[in-house]
Amino acid sequence: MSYERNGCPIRFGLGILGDKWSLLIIRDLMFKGRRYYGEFLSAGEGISTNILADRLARLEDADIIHKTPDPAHGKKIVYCLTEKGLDLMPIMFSIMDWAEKYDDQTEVPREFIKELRNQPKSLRRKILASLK
Amino acid sequence: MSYERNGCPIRFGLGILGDKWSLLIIRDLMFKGRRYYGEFLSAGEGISTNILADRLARLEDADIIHKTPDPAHGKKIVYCLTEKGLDLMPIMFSIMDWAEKYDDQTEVPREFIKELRNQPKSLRRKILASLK
DNA sequence: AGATATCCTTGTTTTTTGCAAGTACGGGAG
DNA sequence: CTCCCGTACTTGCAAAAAACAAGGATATCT
Repeated sequence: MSYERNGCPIRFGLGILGDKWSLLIIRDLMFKGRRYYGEFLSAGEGISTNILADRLARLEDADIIHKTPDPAHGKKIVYCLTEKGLDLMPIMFSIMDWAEKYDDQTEVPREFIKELRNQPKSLRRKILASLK
Repeated sequence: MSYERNGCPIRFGLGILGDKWSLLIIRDLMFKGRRYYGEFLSAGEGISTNILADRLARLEDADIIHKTPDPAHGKKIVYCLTEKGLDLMPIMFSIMDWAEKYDDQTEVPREFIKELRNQPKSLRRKILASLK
């Protein structure tokens, strides 16, 4: 599905947010410190290699992520979130907030949720710092 | 895809948030005042009848929406968001906030975005009131 | 020089989605 | 009372997407 612009903000976000594999990739980049193709592949979610390659390409096309060759490994590629991608953080925070309320088996640390709710800007700065 | 619980909040939300048709149905219920099967069908998004029926069933199974027969029309069914579904509002607000920044063709009124950013609780109350 | 790692691509199968037609039933019109 | 329309779907089939398994190109390591 291509990005169809008809002015609706929810529909605008669908190409990324309405796709489970894209959400998981963004999660891994944003919160799990995963940056390489192999790390996404072995994240335990069961994604197929052709789908992973496809989603990475789409996210790059949408300027959500950016890829660069790893200087230390000529064959490796490092993926990172762009500013547009990092600006998805409030959405991810909201999802975590909602899930903490409705998932009785959630494993997010209480301190994380507390900070997420009370000081989201501070939490955001910490996460941004850890991604540098 | 069934709801697989492994403690991750993003993954927990995937069955709903990682599905474009579910997001659009929630949007229509939450912000567009659409409550009937026929209204979702003719929202202009191109959904097929079997997919709409399937997604409504899934959202009901997940306790996101609730359906009741329309007292005024014996054959009509009214769909509405449950408390769990209404609690998705901050997520939808975040998506709109993000889209307003990155969609140069967004049609969300400026006043809506302003209130969304400055007084989300007030906006939430207004929307809840309009859904009663 | 050969083996391994890395990031994919390719071909095929399976699953999901979209399309078109049809169904069951309640209510309204005549 | 009967017929027709509206409503919410279901069904069968075709098309598209996803999943599976194997393989390829290339850089790095031993």
